[in-house]
Amino acid sequence: MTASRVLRNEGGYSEPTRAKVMAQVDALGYLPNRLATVFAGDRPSTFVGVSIPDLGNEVFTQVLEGIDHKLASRGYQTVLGLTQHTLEQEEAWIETVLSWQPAGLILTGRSHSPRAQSMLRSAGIPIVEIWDLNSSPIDVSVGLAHFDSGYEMGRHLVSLGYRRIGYVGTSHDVANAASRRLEGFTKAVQDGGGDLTRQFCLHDTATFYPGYYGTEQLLAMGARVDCIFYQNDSMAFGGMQYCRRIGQSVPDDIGIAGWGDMPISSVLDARLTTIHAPHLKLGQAAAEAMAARLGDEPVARCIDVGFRLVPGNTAMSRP
Amino acid sequence: MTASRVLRNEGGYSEPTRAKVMAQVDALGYLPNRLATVFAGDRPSTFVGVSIPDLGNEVFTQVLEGIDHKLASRGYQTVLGLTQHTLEQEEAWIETVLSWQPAGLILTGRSHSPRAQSMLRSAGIPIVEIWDLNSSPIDVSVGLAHFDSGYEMGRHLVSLGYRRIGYVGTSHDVANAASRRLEGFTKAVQDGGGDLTRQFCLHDTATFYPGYYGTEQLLAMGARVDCIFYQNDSMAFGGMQYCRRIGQSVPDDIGIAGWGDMPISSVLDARLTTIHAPHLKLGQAAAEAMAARLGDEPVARCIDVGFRLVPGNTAMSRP
DNA sequence: GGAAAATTTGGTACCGGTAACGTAGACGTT
DNA sequence: AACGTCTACGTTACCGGTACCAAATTTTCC
Repeated sequence: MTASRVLRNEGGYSEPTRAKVMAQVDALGYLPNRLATVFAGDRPSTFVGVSIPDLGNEVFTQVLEGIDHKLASRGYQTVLGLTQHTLEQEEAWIETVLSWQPAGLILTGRSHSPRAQSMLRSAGIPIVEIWDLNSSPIDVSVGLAHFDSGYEMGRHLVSLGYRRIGYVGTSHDVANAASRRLEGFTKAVQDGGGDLTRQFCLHDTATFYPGYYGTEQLLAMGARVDCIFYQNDSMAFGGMQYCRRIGQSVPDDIGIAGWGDMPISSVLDARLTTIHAPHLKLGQAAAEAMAARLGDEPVARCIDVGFRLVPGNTAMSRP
Repeated sequence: MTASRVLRNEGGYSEPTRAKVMAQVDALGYLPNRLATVFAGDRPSTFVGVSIPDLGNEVFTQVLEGIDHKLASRGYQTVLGLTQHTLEQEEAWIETVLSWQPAGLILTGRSHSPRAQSMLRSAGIPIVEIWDLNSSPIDVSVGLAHFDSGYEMGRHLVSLGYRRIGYVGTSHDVANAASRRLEGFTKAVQDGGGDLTRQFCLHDTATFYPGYYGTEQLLAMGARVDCIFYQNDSMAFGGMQYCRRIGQSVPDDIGIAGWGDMPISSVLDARLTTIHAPHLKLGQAAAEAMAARLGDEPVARCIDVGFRLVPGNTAMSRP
């Protein structure tokens, strides 16, 4: 008991005793068993479960990095879960991680299986849902309005004079944020009187090569598009490479727009037309919201980290 | 006690009892507390701590993804630790994560602080060190020979006729694998009678933009280089973009070589001269070695996943 | 039908840390 | 000297699941 007090700096012991305890700690190489502390139920654990769809997509790794930095600096550990964009895997992971008595959970996406939802609600711990802003979250939502960002990009491209517009993405899953962007984009194109042709590369992550071959497939469909919007910047870069390889000039023959404003943009000779999304900041905001909830500080239910259109010069005004 | 047996499918109970227990489980929304199980010391936990330097670097995210897939499929959870390439942060993370009684640890890199080493050795759990192959690991090493890969690239470039060679990387840290590659590369260049000029972008992660401005700095040093080797493909791409922007033709005016064979290579019009490293496979092999150790199956102490030179065409034979 | 064997079910203790409380001794006050 | 107060340190019980063992019940078999 006295040793326990010394190790927690709780006071109530004398200096000679403290020295003796510390000497034994060193001699024995003693490491406390945090399991026992949490198990005893006296204080919450320092685990935070963080689930993201995958790591192949740069956006999520940036979000995760932002989360982990902030959590680690507050003394929390990240338990990672990759859901592969499926609610089943998310549910299984939630069940497992909850059995470890985490201090809180950070989940990517706003839709969860019914059983997952009931587990989350009855867990009695802070739940932060990130990525797509949710006006009625389980607990706290941190993200940005993906629908609006898609709409803004659509309106921008239409305003530049594009009308025969293509979209290349990886998944048709109605639940995810990319689909919400596409919905907003679709609405803007329709509102502006344009045509939209969609091409999905299923069973692939949203990286360079799917952008490349997705563009090939889109153009092979015979749709004479004058502009293509991509699920993200990596795919847009892949698509731009394809366009150039077949002799199409960007933006003269074909306009290219991405989403995310990823690091690759900083070295391209053309400034990519895209939506800047503050990924790192989003992750940090999510971790701070979690830390605040864990510390019983007041937290807004919805935290909008915003986005910003980057006009760039891969989609320019048409004659 | 009977309920415990039912929940573990341990046998020794009747069907009516099983039904009654399960009914209560459903009615109460009962979730077992795995903390208690592990705490009781009866069986090992299903946590595996995984530390990597950072997530800004695509190579490590691929390794991590490979690890997490395999671990998850075996029923283990990943506890993430980002060390920011410092041994101090690694040591602090190891101490924390060990106090959670993990089943095992996977660490990136072969060097650890003295205190970290003693904690690891006395932890009595499987330790898999990945990335740079280590002939005398604490427990198990999974990786590739970074020195050799650097040497092979150096010999290749020299054999093509390059002599005034530059290197651009992010860190001068003697401990990490990139430095080992550079050592091998340096030796090969010296053996071949070439000159090597190094440029380090400190305090930055090895991504596109540091490759870009690192190249600018290297060339500003007045070193008239005919070829540049980069810490990885992302930096090489950034550097190639800089060279082209200032009107240098690749590979006619200047050769470019990367390391890693990252996804971006698949969409570039030029095939990047690089070293193919099997990142995903490395992660999977590490996770499998861990799973085997946890299941008391025999495991080799050193697992070499190999590498392969990709000649490409951004560094070509000189006249 | 009754003893032996097998099956099912329940009681107790333990894992390691800590809250709650108890106690011994030092010290001060009147 | 008697009493209260404070500090330092020790004792006990508990968290939830499970190993171990004992008890109760059912099944088997002569």
